[in-house]
Amino acid sequence: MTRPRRIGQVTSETRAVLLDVTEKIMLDDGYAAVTSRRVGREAAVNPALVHYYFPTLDDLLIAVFRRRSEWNMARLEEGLRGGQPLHAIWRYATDRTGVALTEEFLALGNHRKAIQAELGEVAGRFRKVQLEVLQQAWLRYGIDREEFPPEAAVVLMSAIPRVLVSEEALGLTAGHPETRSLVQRYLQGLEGDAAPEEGSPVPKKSQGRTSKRMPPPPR
Amino acid sequence: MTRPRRIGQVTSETRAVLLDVTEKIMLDDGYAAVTSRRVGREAAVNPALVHYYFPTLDDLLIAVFRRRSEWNMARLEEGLRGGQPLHAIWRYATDRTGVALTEEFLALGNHRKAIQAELGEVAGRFRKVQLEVLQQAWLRYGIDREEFPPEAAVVLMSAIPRVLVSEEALGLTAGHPETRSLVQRYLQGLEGDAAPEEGSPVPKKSQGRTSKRMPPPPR
DNA sequence: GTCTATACTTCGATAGAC
DNA sequence: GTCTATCGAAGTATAGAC
Repeated sequence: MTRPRRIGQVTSETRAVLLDVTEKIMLDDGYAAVTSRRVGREAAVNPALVHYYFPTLDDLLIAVFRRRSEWNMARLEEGLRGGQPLHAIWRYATDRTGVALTEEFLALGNHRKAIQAELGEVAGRFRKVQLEVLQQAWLRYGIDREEFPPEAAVVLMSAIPRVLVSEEALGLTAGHPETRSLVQRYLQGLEGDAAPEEGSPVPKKSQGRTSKRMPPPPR
Repeated sequence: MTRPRRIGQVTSETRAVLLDVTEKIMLDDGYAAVTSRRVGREAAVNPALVHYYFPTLDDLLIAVFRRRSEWNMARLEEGLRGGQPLHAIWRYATDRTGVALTEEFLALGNHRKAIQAELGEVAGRFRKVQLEVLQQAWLRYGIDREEFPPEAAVVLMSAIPRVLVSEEALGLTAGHPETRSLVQRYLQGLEGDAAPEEGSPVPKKSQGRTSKRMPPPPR
C-alpha cells in the first residue's frame, strides 16, 4: 500500500506558466523537445517541480492540449455568432499558431495512444459545432445539399487552410495565391466581404474596458 | 589538420537496411524515436555502424527522405503517363504510407533547418510536375483557367487527400464519405471511372516477368 | 510549494581494434 | 565493414528536506 504522490493544484500560477512554456517549446522545436529539464529551465523553476504538477510528460502534454482546445472552441464559437459562418471558420482555421500546434498534436497522436483518444474526441466536437452552423447557412444560401453537402464543406474548410498555412511555414507557396483567391471568391459570393474582425480596430469612442472580451490566448 | 572520418559506400546493402529500418521506426513511433541505438538494434547491427554510414542522425533522416522522394516521383510519373491525370494524382496522394511519412518529414522540417530546405525544394518539384500535366488536361477538358486555375487544382489535390488520410489514421471520419464522393463525382465527370491500377490484377496470360515494373517500395 | 540529491536509463558521437 | 569500449551529456522520475 504505497500512498499516492502529491500533485499540485490546478489553480496554481506556476502550473499555468509551465503550460505556457510547454506550448512555446512545442512551437519552436516540436513536441519531442518537451522535457522536464527544458520546461523547468524556461520557466525558471526546478525540473522536479514539473513532475509535481504533471507526474508524467504525457500528463503535461494533454493538459496543454485541453487548455488550448477550450480556448480554441471559445474563439470559434465567438466567430460563429456573427452572420458570416464561412468567413469565420476560414479565419479561425488559418490561424498560424493554431495550425502549428494542431500539427504537433496530430503528430503526437499518431504515436501516443492516450493523446490519440483525446484528439479524436475533441476534433469530433469541433466538427459538429461547425456542421450545425453550416447546415443552417446552407438553407439561407440556398445551396443544394446533394450537390455540395455541408459535411464536405466542413472538411474542406479544415483541410485547405491547414495545408496552406503549414506549407507557407516551410516556404512553399506555389499555387497558394490561386487557391486562396478561388476560396475567397466562393466565400464572397455567398457572404460578401468579410466583416472586419471585432476587437482589432479602435472603436469610435472609449476603448477602455472592452468588457466581454475573451481572455488573452494562453501564450 | 584532422583528417575526415571514414564513411560507408552508398551501394552497401547494410546501408539500405538501415534506411528501411529507419522508415519503419518513423512510421511506428515518429521521427523522434529514430536513434542510432534503436536503428542498430532493429537492423541487428551495432549502433556504431549507423554512424559509420551516417555521421549524424540528420544525415540518416535526409537520406531516407531522398530515397523515398525518388521512389515517389517515379510512382507519380508512372501514373501520370496514363490518360487520367486527376485520378492518378488522387491515387498517388491518398497512399497511406506516403501521407504518414510526409507528415513526419513536415513535422521534422518545422524544426530542423537542414530538412526544411530539402523539403521545400522537393515539394516544389512535385508540384511543378503535376501542374504541367494538369495544364494540358485543362485544355482537353475545356476547363476555364480563370474560374478554376490548374494551380489551385494541384494544391487541392494535395491538401484534401492528405487531411483525409491523416484524420482517418486517428479514427476521425466525420464528413469524409461526403467529401470523398464529392471529389469522385468531379473526377468522374472529367475523366470517367478510374481505370484499374496497372499491375494489381492478374493479366490474361503469363504473369511472369512483369518486365518494366518499378522496383518494390523501399520498406 | 519548491528545491536538493540521487538512481537509473538512454542518447550521440568518437577512437581504435579486429 | 563491423564491433568493443567509452566519454560526456541529457533524459525520467522519485524521495525527502526545507
